[in-house]
Amino acid sequence: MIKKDDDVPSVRVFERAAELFGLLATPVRLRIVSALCQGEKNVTELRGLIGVSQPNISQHLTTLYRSGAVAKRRHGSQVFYRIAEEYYGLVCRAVASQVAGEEFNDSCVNIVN
Amino acid sequence: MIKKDDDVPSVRVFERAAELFGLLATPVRLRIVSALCQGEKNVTELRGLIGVSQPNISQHLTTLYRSGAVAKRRHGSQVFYRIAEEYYGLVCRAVASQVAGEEFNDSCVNIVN
DNA sequence: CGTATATATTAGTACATTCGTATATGCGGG
DNA sequence: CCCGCATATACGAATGTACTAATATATACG
Repeated sequence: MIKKDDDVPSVRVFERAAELFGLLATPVRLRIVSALCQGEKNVTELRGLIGVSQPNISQHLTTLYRSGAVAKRRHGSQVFYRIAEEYYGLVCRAVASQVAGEEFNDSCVNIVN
Repeated sequence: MIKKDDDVPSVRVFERAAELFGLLATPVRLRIVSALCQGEKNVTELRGLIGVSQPNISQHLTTLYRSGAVAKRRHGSQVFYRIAEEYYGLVCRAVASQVAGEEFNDSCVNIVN
């Protein structure tokens, strides 16, 4: 079995990791992840917390869902989202304590524990 | 002193954090950071390790430098880069252990310790 | 000074991303 | 069955990003 250049494991790994970082590279998605770390929320609740248009938040939620970061659950006409991969919280937290100091930690403090 | 909406601290914090993630959201910059975590390197060395064009790597290095992720030092005609903010390594590592398993850890193992 | 090597910058282009507007779907209540 | 609310999707415009090719700067060395 011969490997093409792109088959070298580390190449794929860096690509995948870069994708993950890209997911968190927009303030809106970061806020969504941060909010969901404090518990499951439906779209309307998230909208209220973050303050963006309904289509916009749905688009970002779809992005997060497709990449496996969040999971969803339907209850009646509402859809509840939750964090699916815990390490999103860990990563948030890692940046939090260094970059932003107290403020961000306050927002994310229940991400990890 | 009245705050505009954009002055709310958490807004800035999320924006700044998103910028940081954006920095790591491309495979080339991730590889640069990962390589530099193993020690200072000049541009040509990095080029050899990563395998991209010279202008391209210079551009990415400039991006990382402007945002404070790396520092540089001139020695003769060569320029040596090094990690300036340790938490880039921490963040790499956080993603590493979850996303990629062993392989990526091998590449990044000396980032943190 | 002139030339070679190392690195940076510029400009152009292809491509991706984000957001808004408009429209569609899914579900519950009357 | 129709209406209203919650959510999703389609599409287009504006903007951003990463790359290449060409050129510029800086330093070492003869």
